[in-house]
Amino acid sequence: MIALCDCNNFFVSCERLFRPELQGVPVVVLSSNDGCIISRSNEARTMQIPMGEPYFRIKGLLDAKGVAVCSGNLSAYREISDKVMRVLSKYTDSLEVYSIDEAFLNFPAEVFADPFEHAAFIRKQVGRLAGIPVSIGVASSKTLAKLASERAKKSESGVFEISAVCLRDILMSTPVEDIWGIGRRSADLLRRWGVPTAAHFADKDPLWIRKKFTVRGLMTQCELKGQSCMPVSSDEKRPQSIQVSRTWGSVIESFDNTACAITENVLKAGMLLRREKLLATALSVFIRYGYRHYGSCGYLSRDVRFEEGIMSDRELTDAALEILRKIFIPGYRYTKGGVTLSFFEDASFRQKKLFDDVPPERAKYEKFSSAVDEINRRLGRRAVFPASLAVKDKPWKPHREHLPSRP
DNA sequence: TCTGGGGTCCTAGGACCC
DNA sequence: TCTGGGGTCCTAGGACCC
Repeated sequence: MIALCDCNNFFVSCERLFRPELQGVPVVVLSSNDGCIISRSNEARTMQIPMGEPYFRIKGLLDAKGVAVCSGNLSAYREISDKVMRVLSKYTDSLEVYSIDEAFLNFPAEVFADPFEHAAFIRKQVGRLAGIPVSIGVASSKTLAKLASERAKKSESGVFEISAVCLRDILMSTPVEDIWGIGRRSADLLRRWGVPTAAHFADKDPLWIRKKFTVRGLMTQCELKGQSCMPVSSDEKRPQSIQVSRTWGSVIESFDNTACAITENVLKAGMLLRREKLLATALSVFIRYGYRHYGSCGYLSRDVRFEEGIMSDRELTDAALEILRKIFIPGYRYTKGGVTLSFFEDASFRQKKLFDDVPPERAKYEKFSSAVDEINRRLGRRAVFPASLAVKDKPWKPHREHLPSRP
């Protein structure tokens, strides 16, 4: 059996851990730049506050109804997430961390005679040791475990198991759009083709499914029938890409400010890259002008590839700013920018070139970046940073108006 | 004035090879 | 009326996930 453990209203639950006075009152958490709503407490849900709603549009209503508003603090939530995952790892032979607030757990039949009881026990332990309420769904495949966890959320016990006996009923009462892996696009098509429920989907000709929804659709179909096609894997896969981007706090028109904003993104990406012990052989930079949902908007971007992987802040920043100089058009009103690193190599098995034309400074830059990482790790991030960013006015800094006031 | 940020995987089609 | 067969690699775009 496979269990899916899902943290309830995760970001709100984290805020309540930091500020117990938020317990029992309606709470929402906002995305970066206080842009839109990304987590709601149950009380806020019942007030019909939609997920993803732009904050500026609903601010009046939130104020009127006395909803507590929090600017999101993702790094803090990540720490809580790590704690939850550490607790979960104690109760399974294989834990797959699927997202910041979800994990799949393997429940081998020979070890856990009663999966429901085991899940209920785990749920209690996470609450006790990490302070986060969770829901757990148990079934024979990941796709079914996802469905089970949705039912668990609505159940008294917080745990739900899909057994062979109740499988058919569950599929019949599940709309296609609620299936994990079926998004809005596919759901619309399926409904038009007379496939309104998970049961209909499971009964369709596999060749038809394959043709319309690729191998992924086929896997989903198998999983709905109870056959596991996506095993729980605790192997930590190395990332395919690392992206750091931000919508800026205000419009930027000068090249210098744009360069500063992009440099901040590069430094963050570089730190993540080195933490994964990787080298990047590709880097891309993009900047957006205008607003996405307001007036006209567009992106300027470009990639660069490197002969050999790089990882130092110096080399990454040089490459990014060189791109920026090429794509930047004066006179535009820029609102967002970011950087993506990709095509990674393993830093611990660096491929040497036949003719060694490595920049002589490279080793020095890399040692320097590692030292900066270490200092910032010990003293808190931003203990050391480039002097170019030591400016008073940072118009690119995202807004965060709803942080708790500190004593 | 205004709507986040970060990922993965799959396929089709083009370019190229013998 | 009529022009083979088999392969690789890369990219852009779509769809999906949290």
